[in-house]
Amino acid sequence: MKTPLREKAYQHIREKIFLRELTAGSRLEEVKIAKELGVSRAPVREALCRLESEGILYLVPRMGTFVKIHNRDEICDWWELRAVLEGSATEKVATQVSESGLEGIVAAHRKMLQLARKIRTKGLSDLRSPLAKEWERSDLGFHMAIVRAAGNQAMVKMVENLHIMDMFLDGPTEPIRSMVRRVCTEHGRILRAIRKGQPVIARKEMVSQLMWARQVVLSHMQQPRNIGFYT
Amino acid sequence: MKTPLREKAYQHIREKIFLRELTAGSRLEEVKIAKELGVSRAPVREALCRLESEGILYLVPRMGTFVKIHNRDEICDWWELRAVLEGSATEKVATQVSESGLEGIVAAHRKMLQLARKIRTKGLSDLRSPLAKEWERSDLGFHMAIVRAAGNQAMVKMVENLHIMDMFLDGPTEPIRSMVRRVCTEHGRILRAIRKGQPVIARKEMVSQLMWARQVVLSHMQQPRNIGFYT
DNA sequence: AGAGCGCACTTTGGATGTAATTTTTTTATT
DNA sequence: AATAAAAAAATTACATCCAAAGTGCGCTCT
Repeated sequence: MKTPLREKAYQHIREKIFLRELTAGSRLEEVKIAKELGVSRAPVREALCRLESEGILYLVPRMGTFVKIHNRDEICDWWELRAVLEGSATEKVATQVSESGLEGIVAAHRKMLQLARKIRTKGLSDLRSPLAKEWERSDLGFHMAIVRAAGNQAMVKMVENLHIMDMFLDGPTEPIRSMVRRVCTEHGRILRAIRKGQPVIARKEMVSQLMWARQVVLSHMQQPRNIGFYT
Repeated sequence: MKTPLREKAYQHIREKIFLRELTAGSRLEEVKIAKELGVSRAPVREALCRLESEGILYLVPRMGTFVKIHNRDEICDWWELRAVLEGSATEKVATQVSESGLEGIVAAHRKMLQLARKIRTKGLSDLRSPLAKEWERSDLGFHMAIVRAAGNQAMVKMVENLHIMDMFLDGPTEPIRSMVRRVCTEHGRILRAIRKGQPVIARKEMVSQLMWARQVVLSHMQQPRNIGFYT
């Protein structure tokens, strides 16, 4: 293996958060993580620094590092940002539809529809089943395809980060049938507007979809246990 | 001193880049920085990790860390992002003008005008004189005031980062008299539109100002020495 | 018995040491 | 003299070690 240990530690911690082994507010002990990986504390500390600057962890100087607790307001802000960024990307794509870009969007859309069909026939037993996760991924995939097509690398990164933050949240993304249905039709509308070259409509559709999603997420959120400090 | 050493190291390196002691492509040696600060290498490394994840440095394993080289495209993307984010913030502020928010904007605007007057009388001898730096800061201050007034913390952070990236670039921000003048009038227009509650106009003014600034910056940029690897 | 003080333990922050890899210098050969 | 190989020097990545701050437990004193 040539990858640096700090990278492994970084991935390891992220994975633990993603798998809910570490949840919002949990304390991370350097030694424990180091032992889990069979390494020393040095690379772990470097990973922690990175994760802090990414806003995933929260570091209290002589007290420890914790998984950051995100309150309603922050999550609200993120969704608004998504609306601003993805809305703008959608508008841009609709004004200057490049062949290759459109291809990616269409492919992502098709993939999503396939998955939706599968869900419709098989049903969706568990909210955190692999199928649900796959659905989440393909939904985000469609959005990313649009942002990528807009051709702004920096924006791609930003939106990716926003998506990741969402995925870390305690799964409020209930992919109930009706939601799958609605997302499909709305994505269809967005795609159509892009194809027809209707920037204003395309943006509006994208923004309204995200605003709706925000509502769903926020309403499914347990009330914020406000622990004061490290939020 | 209660602030952690890694924090000092972080600030130290940032300052060195800002002051052009370290320019794009420079290599950073842990030991050297550690000695400069009279500390050991550990906190320096942690600072380097953070700076890498912020996109300011570039880290090649086993080879060293370098100040990231940004090409035309990236800088183009950043300015576009600023236009998207700050444009949207401006529109939002213009639709829902809060008293306290407006106050901050007006204050920032006044401060900028004062500085402009000073520059007009005193002249601007050097492009990287303290006065020029102050001007740059106050210009960005106006923009930040608007973004803050929009009330999205996450957006504030993002835009701050974008501003910082600009400040790190090799000073193309020639604050010539005519530019100062133009910025003042355009900021005035933006402020007026916000006051009058004209969201669409406010956004348009903001976007056009940023697009103009982008042109200026890009035209004053030396052609990209493409060093291949670590860009 | 309850509150206050103090000591031991845990954990982080920082320093130093070691191994491995890259770069540079030196030397030998064509 | 130029090039290539090899050894030496430098630098990173990681491990270990020490110090200091914080936590908790128990003891004492009121």
